[in-house]
Amino acid sequence: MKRHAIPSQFRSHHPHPCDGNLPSDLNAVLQQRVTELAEATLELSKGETLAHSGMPFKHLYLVVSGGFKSVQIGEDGQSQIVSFHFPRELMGLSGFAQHAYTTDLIALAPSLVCEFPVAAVKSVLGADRTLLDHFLTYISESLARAERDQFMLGSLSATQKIACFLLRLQDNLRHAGADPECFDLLMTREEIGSYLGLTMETISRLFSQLQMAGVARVDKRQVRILRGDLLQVWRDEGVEFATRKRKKIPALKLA
Amino acid sequence: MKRHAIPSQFRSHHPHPCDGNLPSDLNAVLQQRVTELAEATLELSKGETLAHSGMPFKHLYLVVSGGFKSVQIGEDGQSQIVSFHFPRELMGLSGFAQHAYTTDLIALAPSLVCEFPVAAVKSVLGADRTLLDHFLTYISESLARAERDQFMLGSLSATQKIACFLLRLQDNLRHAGADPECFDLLMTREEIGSYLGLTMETISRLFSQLQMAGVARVDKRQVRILRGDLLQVWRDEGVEFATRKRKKIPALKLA
DNA sequence: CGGTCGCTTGATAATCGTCAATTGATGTGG
DNA sequence: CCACATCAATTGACGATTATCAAGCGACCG
Repeated sequence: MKRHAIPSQFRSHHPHPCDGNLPSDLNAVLQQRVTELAEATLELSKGETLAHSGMPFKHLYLVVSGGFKSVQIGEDGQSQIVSFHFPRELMGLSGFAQHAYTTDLIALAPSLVCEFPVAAVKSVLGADRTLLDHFLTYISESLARAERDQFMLGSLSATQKIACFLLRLQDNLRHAGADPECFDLLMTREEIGSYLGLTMETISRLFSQLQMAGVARVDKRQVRILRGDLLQVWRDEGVEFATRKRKKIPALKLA
Repeated sequence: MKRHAIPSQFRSHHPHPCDGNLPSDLNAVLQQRVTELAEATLELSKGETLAHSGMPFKHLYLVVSGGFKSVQIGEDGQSQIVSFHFPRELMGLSGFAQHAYTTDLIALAPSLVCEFPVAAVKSVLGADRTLLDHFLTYISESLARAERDQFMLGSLSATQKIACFLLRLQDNLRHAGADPECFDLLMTREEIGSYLGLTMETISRLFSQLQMAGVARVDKRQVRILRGDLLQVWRDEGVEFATRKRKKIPALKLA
């Protein structure tokens, strides 16, 4: 992990490493105010850990490029990915409560982040009413996302989960101005499975099934969505999860 | 739903309906400042809806007595409970983002809440640095809780889920100064199932199993925890989910 | 008193996890 | 440069976990 300090006299000048990389609602007029806070940029290589669960909560991080997984550790050592973070997203927001990070933040690929000292963030939030408003919006949005994830984990079938997952990736890409039909996954099947509450094998089978159904082409990490409309059907209504040939004889009732 | 307005000249005087009912970190010196904001108290009977998903986000609510479920609605009308809210908890925090509630908030029992206008809350957060700090702590705590829920939904077995659920209820009761060994559930089996990503029948069987194992006594909604230590074992290591008599013959390997 | 609701329990089956074997890609050291 | 190991992914066979369907029961309510 390479650290590049940003001299303070440089912080209000352009160009700045965070330019154009703020969450949707923190951009525009607020951008300059926020970039003034950036203390450093960090360069991580794939697999490096930016924050460790339980360690003192000193910084918030803005993803500039690359991607991260946020890993929750259970009482007995199991772990699950609870979210992925892509460019223009803030990481570490759940750390305010216990003054400690609640998850590990690990780079999925070579990545760049901006580092914001918590104290400075709090300070500027107290001083700038508009920024506070946008910050509340952002953290609230994170909460809403977690609620949707809970719904996904608890109420959807395997086929609905991947459809949901892929559709959200597409939304992300659209917001980033990238091609939502054709993209690269930054994560392994196992990581997707961890996030969706499924196993690696199930994810693999689901990708095969998506391909057989003509919904998408998947080659290694390269994904091309062919039928977004069908994907929505998969998400909203679900389809049969194909393992072996079905034997379905609905059994007749007795009088 | 009965509304009781609080005259503003009364807001800074004692006694106040919200006294002693603020989230752990919003109490002490902050209590007065916060109670000054309370616009009204609302009295709900069981089953009444305090906030509707998608409706304009105007108020935050503090639970004074009773309890609530927060219900997430899926694309196609399914629904899942994503959290329960008990006295001293704030509800509605996920509404800042879209200026709309993201879930339905429904009373599990006759309940009392304090109503805080969002605009007034924002305003006082901008003015009072300490309060802002505690508010961030609280919303961050909500986010951390949602992450733990995701872990529970995605990584635990049915037996681990109930153990986890009951242990959290106990923690809640301890914080409220109530008896953590003996309490009443405010929710039905179906509601617990919805929250844990299981069915009503599974919850019922799990309660029966808890009783047979001597871990707890469950009679309708009355629960008495007999062996908190075993409950932790259930949560951390899990136990076999008993349906019919097990047939387990681990099969030997071939050379 | 009939009806609905919450709950329990049993029988059966679908979904998805586990285990195993295989392949291709990547990387490493002799 | 070629074994050699490692890792991500695919696919099959099998079975456990948990959902679904069904029946019954007590409690409460109009």
